[in-house]
Amino acid sequence: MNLKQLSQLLELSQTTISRALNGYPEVSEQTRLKVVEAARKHGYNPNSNARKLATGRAGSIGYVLPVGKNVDLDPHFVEFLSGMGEHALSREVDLSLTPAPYERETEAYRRIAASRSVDGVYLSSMRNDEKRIALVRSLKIPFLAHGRALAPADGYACVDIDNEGAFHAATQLLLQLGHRRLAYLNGDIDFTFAVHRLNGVTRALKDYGLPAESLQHHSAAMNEDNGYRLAMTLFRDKDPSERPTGVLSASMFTTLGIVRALDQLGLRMPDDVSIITHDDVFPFLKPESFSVPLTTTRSSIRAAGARICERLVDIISGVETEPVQEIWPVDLIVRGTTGPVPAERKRTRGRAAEAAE
Amino acid sequence: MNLKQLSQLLELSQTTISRALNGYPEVSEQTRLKVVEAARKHGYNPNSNARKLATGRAGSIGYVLPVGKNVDLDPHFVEFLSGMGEHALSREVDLSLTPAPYERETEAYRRIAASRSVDGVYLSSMRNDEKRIALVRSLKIPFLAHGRALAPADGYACVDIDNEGAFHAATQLLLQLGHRRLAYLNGDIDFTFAVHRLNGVTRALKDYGLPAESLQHHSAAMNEDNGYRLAMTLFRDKDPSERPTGVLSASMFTTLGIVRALDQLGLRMPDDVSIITHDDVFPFLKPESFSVPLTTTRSSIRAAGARICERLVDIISGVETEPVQEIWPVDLIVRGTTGPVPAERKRTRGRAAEAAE
DNA sequence: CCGCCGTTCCAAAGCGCTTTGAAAGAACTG
DNA sequence: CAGTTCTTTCAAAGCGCTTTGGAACGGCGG
Repeated sequence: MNLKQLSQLLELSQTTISRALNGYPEVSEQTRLKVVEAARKHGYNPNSNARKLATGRAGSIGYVLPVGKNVDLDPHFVEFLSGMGEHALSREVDLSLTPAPYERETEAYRRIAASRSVDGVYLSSMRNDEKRIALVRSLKIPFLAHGRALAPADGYACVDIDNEGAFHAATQLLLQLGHRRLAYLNGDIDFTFAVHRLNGVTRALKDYGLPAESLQHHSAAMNEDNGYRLAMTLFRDKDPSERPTGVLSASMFTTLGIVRALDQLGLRMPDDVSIITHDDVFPFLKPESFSVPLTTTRSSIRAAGARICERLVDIISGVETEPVQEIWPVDLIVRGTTGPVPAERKRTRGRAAEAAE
Repeated sequence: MNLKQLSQLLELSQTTISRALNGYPEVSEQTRLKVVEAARKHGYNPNSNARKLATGRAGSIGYVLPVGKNVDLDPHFVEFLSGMGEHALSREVDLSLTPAPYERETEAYRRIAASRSVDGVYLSSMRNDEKRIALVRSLKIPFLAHGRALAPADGYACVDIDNEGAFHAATQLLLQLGHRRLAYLNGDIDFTFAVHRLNGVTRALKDYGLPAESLQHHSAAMNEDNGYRLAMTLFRDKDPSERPTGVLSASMFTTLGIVRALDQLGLRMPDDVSIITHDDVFPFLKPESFSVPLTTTRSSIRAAGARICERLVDIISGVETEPVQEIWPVDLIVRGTTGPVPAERKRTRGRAAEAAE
């Protein structure tokens, strides 16, 4: 059933039908009702490709999906997608994923731009050497970034969380609790979020007048394996006086590994080690679901997905004109993995310090 | 730059250009080269909407994404997507996600069909009361199912893993190791995979002449929470002679919770309890990444994604005509969480049995 | 009764591509 | 050299919708 057939059926012109269905005012309410009714009854749906061609609008937002043999999509992506989906539903847009290996990303964006298959794209996993912003801008694709580039904000639209503030607050809490030897198991430092977070940590240290060496920083993909491996190098066969007492972790998966290592080494939280983890809110693995409930910095990635969809639709439709940089605050939620620095060590160091004086 | 402009530039007809670029034989190799070269140089890409309208093909495969406030997308979906993406890339198709709440799923498929926005769809998370197969068939949308319906295979194409065989083998192993009191923490039994798996377990019990009561079966969403909660009800405050010695778990997240519960109760694997878990192969959480490496039934969901994309493209293009039901075998991989049934209990029961005789 | 205006509808011209059917030219064949 | 075939190119007709620029109609004031 297409427009022509329906128009013949109703003995009206295609124009009128089209207008009636799309809510234009030049149609009497009476005929509109008749048309809508008939369309529903005969199951008429405009052919989306024809409509796209005629209007120039695609009715969908795009994402270049990184693929490759060794590319692991972040599991949080599924949550992000849920969030986008929820909002996309209410605005009647689809999500279009264009797979592309990292090396051929540029090509993918060019194709998207030339073929006009989507109305706008969102960018995520921003890197330090981010080239996509300039690219999509030059291609004139409306876009919205999830996260920020490192370079000073030259007026692109984005939604990001306050990674620096979050890790500053987390570090500050550890310092307030008396911890002085800290470790940070960061994500891949090629990504800006990892840089921002590290900045937050170092700034807090500086606030306390502590030297950079008081932090052991490791950067790696955020999975269980790396958490375990790095925690092992930090704690195994280490004298209590040299191992960290406070650990910051970039993701729950990393922490899963850290906890396994600590268990294995017989170290307890928070008695021997305090841990603060960033939590993107992942319903399959919650911070409460640990032997000791995790103290976390928390920000829902699902909510970010919904918001990004909302704003991107606004950007596309021209409702949002100024490129605003929206930075969300992050909650610091204290649960069981944070506590005062181990007493004996404090005393030991106290004595040593006194003796030195 | 569109076709018309390019044709004027080259002083060739639009027909020739179109044919040259699409590899039709009616164009001399010489002009083809010239055309391809010029297209590349001027960055010409056919407008995808116009092409879709003209050909009737969308160049993308669709999926109705379940959304809703309380709908948690399976985290494995991201792996599945990676797999699809990898293959989609090589076939130059996009993935189109149409979000829809469960109650309005039917409507979403109707819209997809009427608007011809995708060439085919894949269905996943098959339910016992599956209506989608009949629906998409009546809508004449080419489709491929990931998983099977319960009803006898009435000739639809699918890719599934041998869930029954996998859990039969897993159960058999536990039985061979002497376990007689088993528990199965299953996924939501509304889904067919959960039914198939349960069938595998009960069949193995029957093979051994054991009564149905020897299995404690629980069905719930496969997350950490439920794993912990259910394991607690199974093991806490239970006499060793009545609690299960062998546990089957439907997912790694569930097992995460089981392990936490066992740890907390001071029960050891495999000395007190043997566990076999199904592993979809999730790079962020591996079976080796547990305090005791998990014995698992394993099947890569990423590989399934790639295969489904491959076959769906074949189905759409008419290469695959017969609706084949492709069932993949599942590996049973023994690691550290399986061992013989605890000796004392065996003896106890042995004595009791002897006494009874 | 005529001219004017607002309402309601329509014919036709795109949107940018693919594809059909035909024509022009080149290359054989007898 | 005419007749036939093959190769290469093209003009034009869609694909199914939106949208522009009128046209037809009825109600109104003069």
